[in-house]
Amino acid sequence: MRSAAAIQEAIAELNYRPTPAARTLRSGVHHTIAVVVPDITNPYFARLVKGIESVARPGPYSVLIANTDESREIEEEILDDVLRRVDGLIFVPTTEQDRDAGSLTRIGVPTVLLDRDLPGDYDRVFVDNSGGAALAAQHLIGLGHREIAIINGPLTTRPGRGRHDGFITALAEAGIEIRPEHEVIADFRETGGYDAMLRLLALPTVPTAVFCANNLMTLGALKALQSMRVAVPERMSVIGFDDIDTAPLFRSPPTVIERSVLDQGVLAARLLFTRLTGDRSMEMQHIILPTRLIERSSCAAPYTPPGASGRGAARR
Amino acid sequence: MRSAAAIQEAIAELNYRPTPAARTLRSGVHHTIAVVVPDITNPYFARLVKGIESVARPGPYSVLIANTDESREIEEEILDDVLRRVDGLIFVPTTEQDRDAGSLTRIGVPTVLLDRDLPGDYDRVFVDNSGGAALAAQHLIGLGHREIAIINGPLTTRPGRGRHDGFITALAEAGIEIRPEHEVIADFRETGGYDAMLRLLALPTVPTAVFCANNLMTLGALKALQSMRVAVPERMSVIGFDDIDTAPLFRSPPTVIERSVLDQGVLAARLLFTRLTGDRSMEMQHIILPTRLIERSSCAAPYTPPGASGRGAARR
DNA sequence: CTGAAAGCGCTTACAG
DNA sequence: CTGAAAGCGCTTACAG
Repeated sequence: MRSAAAIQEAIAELNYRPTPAARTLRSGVHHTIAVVVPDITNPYFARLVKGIESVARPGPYSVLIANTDESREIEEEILDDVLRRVDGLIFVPTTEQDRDAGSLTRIGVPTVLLDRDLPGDYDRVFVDNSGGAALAAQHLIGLGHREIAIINGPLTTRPGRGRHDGFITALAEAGIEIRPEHEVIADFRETGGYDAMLRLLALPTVPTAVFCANNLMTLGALKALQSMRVAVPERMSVIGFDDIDTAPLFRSPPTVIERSVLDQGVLAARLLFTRLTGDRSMEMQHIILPTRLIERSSCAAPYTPPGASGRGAARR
Repeated sequence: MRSAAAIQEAIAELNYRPTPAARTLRSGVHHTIAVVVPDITNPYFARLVKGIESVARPGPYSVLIANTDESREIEEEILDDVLRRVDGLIFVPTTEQDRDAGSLTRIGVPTVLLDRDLPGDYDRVFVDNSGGAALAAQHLIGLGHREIAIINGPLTTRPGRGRHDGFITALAEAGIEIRPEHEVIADFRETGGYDAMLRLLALPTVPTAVFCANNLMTLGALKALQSMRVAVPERMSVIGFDDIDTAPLFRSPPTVIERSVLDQGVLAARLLFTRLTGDRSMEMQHIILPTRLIERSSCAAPYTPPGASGRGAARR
């Protein structure tokens, strides 16, 4: 007869671990959660992942990370595969469009939506998009800008809509109506921001300030301005959403709307684990994190041509 | 009697997929590979992952990404878990130290080593570290520098050793012997680069040029120089290993040694799949990718004090 | 070539 | 409380 201690010893000695596939097949439990994001190359999503891992790693769950590359098609493939291999999902969808017969609804796995939204009954962790965008608008207005543009992502995403709404509303409250051509919809990518800025610079009425609705588009816009030799902030003020970690080293360190990305990941992970280990019928949570302004030096008063008086250079 | 076509139709209609756990238990095949990296937040590793996914995604393999956070302890936990769930591994180890009774040797899974080395019989995809470091040294020497420092990562890693050797050898070939205090060993992280640069600036003989052995340490060094108000490149030339994607926007856009990161990921993935689908007894491959110099504006001739003649400001 | 049976390694519900 | 047996959903080796 072997004692329990002796068995433990043998387990340790042989480094025995139950075969995951067998455990799963029998018990239906995977001991794994998935994190599905649109672009692991975007520092914002990379940090989100880090926040999630910081709470999942000490626990009994493995974290499986997957990358949809902002493609609905790849996303569908990944979900179809991954949802059969995990107990829970933390998910940043690419878009809210074309979402009918997806795997997500077909395969019922507890899911926390992060950053972007989807119709349905999910836990959610978002950021105060409209509040942040309003902060950006107010900052530019306070500096004296009136011809203000926004480079945004698709309005089919929650961040796109929220940042649009907050921005436009804040402008309206200051009595400013945005020109339609000053609202450019891009794709949340660097090249999108680059092209959008080029479009704005080619307009008859060039704006004196631009709000870029995410980190990558801010970089693209800044690169476009640099290649066109438009001085920031002298000739163009730029404010971005999401901080950029190399910003202090920039020629014109960008002023940005910041959120605590790590916190967002941590909260999403905690929410998921609460759901997994606790009462699944508990009412869905909806967490919204605050934003704040980090002032650097990419924003200034609008350019006044020598000898001119009045508000801006670009009035008709 | 049902036709094969009818069965296919039913499969499609019900979206039937074999349960992964059952397939794996029976066949021993996971249809999954793992990518284990030290820091998903480092753009270099994030891009590596992207390269790997670009070849794995179209194939019948899922990609499981895991993050060791440069910790041997976490790494061991992850490997112990992950190696039982995958058919192959692409692995960037944190260190070559303390590697005795690891899971990697105990659980025999085909493995491709990426960027960093480990003793043992593995496929490998590396970069020409010593060649790249020599390029950096030659660039600085050509500019007239003689008091040249290096901020390196641990010499227990292959990149650390290779970059050290290439750099020191190239200096020696030019008749330059590096001062011991000009060789600082940090940790490949941004804070490490920051602190190392501060140390160099506090030396009796401050170097006129520094080679930073990876992207994060280059950023740290640049931030330290900025906070100490040391002008780059006027008072200090800086050259980095690995490109930085926001570099064009910097006040002093850094000159760097670049490698094709995407290629490195792609090649590693191809190597692994060749191994998985083909002959496992095939001789281990060892691929070394080239580097090249990207000249921007963080390097210049050493500072000459007004009225002085000769080679550098910092000679004894 | 086709179809029924065995068995992958666990966990758990059940009989003793 | 303990121990033997059933069975999770597949794949594959085997009998017909």
